[in-house]
Amino acid sequence: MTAFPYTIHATDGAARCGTLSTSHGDIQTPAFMPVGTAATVKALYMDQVKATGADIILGNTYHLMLRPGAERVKRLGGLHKFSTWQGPMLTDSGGFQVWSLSKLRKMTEEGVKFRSHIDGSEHNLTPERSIEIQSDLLGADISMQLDECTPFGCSEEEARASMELSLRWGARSKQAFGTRDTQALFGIVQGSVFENLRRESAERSIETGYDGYAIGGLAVGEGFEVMCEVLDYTTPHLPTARPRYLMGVGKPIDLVESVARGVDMFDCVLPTRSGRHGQAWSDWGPINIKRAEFVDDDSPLMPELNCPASRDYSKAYLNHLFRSGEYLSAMLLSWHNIAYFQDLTRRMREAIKAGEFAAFRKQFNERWQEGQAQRSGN
RNA sequence: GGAGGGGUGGUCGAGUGGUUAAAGGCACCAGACUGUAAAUCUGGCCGCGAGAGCGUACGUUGGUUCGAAUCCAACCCCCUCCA
Repeated sequence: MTAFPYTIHATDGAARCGTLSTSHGDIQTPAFMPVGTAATVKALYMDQVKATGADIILGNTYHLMLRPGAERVKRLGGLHKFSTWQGPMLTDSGGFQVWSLSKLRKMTEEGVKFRSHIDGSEHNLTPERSIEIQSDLLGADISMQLDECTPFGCSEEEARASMELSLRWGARSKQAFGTRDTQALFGIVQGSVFENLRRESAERSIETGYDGYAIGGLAVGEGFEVMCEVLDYTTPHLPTARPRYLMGVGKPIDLVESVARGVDMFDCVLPTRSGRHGQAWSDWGPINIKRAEFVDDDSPLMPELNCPASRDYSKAYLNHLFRSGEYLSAMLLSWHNIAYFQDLTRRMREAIKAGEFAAFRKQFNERWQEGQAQRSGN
């Protein structure tokens, strides 16, 4: 008996619409999870995040273990209370930092030794410690197995070795996690861009048995087409009854095309990071709000969106804020972006329920390409 | 009236004979960002040209020199102090 029931309400092709029930609330899928690395979705209040329609957010083992420290978060009542986010919370295991901080870490069979990017101090992260931090100390609803995010461009041999390590770390993570009533553990499928490896990783992860299955090691440089191909031959090997989570993805088009291939959950820093960097997302792609064309543009980003940032502020004002280096620029653009991503998943859920996902996907692709053509024409 | 300092590309500001179409910052024009070492990074930024290159440029005019933003003279303007 798994901790979290996953009910699928409708399917349309490979696309699925469902509800994952946790003790902190339900998650409607397809779901986009805003990233709250350091116990904050950067530049947003938790109330705002909630109001955009986000059901669940992320936290990060690596960052929180360094600061303020996992034991301290535990003493302060756990990550939910600490951050005031009362909905479901998923934590990443630190596996992504194995990749992104590759210069600051040393890998062994036992685990990863990191040098803190903050003060250079040394920290050990093993599968067991990662689970202890995520599940026991932070109190995540969904914990991720420790894995290695395999770098893109490696040989099949290297990809296999990396995958095998992740599988062993997964089994140890599962062992450490045990069985829990109100918390879940997700495994992570690796295998880079090799079909046989992806399948084997999926099959062996299923043998270990998880509450959900993530696809890792994508959007690390392989490109959109290759990512779609990998999904084409990976999701069919994942259990239909459990949620599939594509880690770290992505742009709106990536979300739509991944849902079309059977993915249920996403997380990405893009809406908040690019929001801080002056970019607003839409069906037509990114809008660089700092562009000169907006200095006199009195229209809002998306009046149809039920989000003040998208609806009540003119592009001219957002342009002014960004150019002036005002904090509010990052806040409003992040707010809009999160709201837009939530609205996108909502539209996908409704399209799947209505059996109209194919039409939605077609229209979305047309808009996206239209936007691309327009930008390259500039 | 006297003494001193200064005028450099949109702007602030280096540069005091050639390697200077002229550092750097800002502004401006664009681009990137995908399980967050990122409120960050990259490119462009006198004109024409795809380019080699050509033209123009350091207050103005003239001079010295093979060569001047840099040296000299006169003029114009600005600032500080003293009367």
